[in-house]
Amino acid sequence: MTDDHVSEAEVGGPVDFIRSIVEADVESGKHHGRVATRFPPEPNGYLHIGHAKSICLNFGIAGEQRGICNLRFDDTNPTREDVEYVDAIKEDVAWLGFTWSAELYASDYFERLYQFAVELIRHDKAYVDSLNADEIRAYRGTLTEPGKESPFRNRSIEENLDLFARMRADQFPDGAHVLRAKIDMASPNFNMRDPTLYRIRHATHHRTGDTWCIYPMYDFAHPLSDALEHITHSLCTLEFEDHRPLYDWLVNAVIEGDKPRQIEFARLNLNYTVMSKRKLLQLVEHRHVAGWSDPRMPTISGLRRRGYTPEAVRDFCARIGVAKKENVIDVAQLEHSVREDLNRRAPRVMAVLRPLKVVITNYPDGQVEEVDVINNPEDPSAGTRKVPFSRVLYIEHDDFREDPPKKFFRLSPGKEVRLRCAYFITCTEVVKDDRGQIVEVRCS
RNA sequence: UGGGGCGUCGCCAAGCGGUAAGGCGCGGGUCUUUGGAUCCCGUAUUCGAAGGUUCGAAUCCUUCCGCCCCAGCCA
Repeated sequence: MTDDHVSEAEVGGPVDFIRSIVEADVESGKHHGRVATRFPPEPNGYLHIGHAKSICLNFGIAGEQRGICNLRFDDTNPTREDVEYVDAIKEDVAWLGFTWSAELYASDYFERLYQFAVELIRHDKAYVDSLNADEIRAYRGTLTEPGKESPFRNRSIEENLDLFARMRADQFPDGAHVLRAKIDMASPNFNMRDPTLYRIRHATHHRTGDTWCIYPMYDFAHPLSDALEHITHSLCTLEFEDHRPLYDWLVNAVIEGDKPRQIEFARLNLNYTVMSKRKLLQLVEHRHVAGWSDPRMPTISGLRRRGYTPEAVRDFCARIGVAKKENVIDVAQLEHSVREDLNRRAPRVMAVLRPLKVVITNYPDGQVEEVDVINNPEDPSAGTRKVPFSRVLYIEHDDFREDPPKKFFRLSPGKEVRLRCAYFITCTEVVKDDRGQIVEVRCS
């Protein structure tokens, strides 16, 4: 961790409810006025436009308050994660224009998290359960019925300590035991019905290799990682709202002093756009696309390949706002942001898709003069370029109509029009082939 | 049907007791230097519904309706 303030690109936008909370905390002196956020992706896929919203929010708020924002990989499930993804994620966050205060990994905390778990056991707040997955599910109860306590729930602290140590020491196969928090099997909130904290998973982790065969669950690792990093505001999406009581329970159980606060916001949904990582992974694995960066993908790297700019993506995120209401933003909103940005900075060129020959009858044959054409009318500093003008030119077929409807301001018989950056021309004659197709237009 | 959330214009979104911001989209207009550009104008007598409190409510109270999330040893 460092104390470097995040120096990130501008995000702007209106003050949302999260900003209000953070500002109030800073004013009241909570956390001594410090603000620390984090963007915590699991490296199990590429970042998409939905993540951009979270990135802009986390880095944006930290930047506004001269706080810090860490990039933390939530790499607690080795079976789905890979370094390819961490590299891609770093590249995308950097491309968006943000500089993280520290690059961290939940796996960096495995030893300390293990010690926290031991502490919970010592305080009789966690126990090793030897029920299998199906049994645990059956014991958990239903929406309307409370769960039942596991027969292993009241093992002695000593036995739990021993079992947990042996879980770590690779003395059991996957699934033989799990470590569970001892909370309340009758809680109306499922997350409080003795949630699993650790599971045995004999898998090679992309960073810790085979050092561990037990891995912490998100619910255990996340709040404590936040606390270890002295995060002040832990922003996450709505589906974790039910997890907040557990988040607080864990933090209160083992952390002293300032505690992080979880605040939820609605994730981004875009119409006509697949945003589920699972489905995007399917598209990649089944070769329906050329990879995560395929320009048809809604990933950050896909948008990049399509020509989106970081500024456009940030502008989009600033415009859509942050609230708790489920939303489906119109892609037109995203498109508006790129169009506006590109319109301001993209150099123009001319191309003719369906050429129609134009002959300037009163222009000398063989003469060529070069006219200066503006590269970008929105940006004078973009300069000009030379474009040749001669007796024979080609225009877009659609720009000529022999029988124009009213309000047609392009070329038609007898009409005068100005060629961009060049001369005014008047159509004097239409030349057709045997089939009556217009093949040439003669002008003066 | 247990718990947690959310309902303001087609899509987002301000508003937090004093009489409905803004953006996107859409419609119209302007412009003989690409326009699907720019610029201008328009677009909720009403805030899920019904009651109530109040001089006054989108904002407070009550009831109802609708939508989302939760029963992974995923995050």
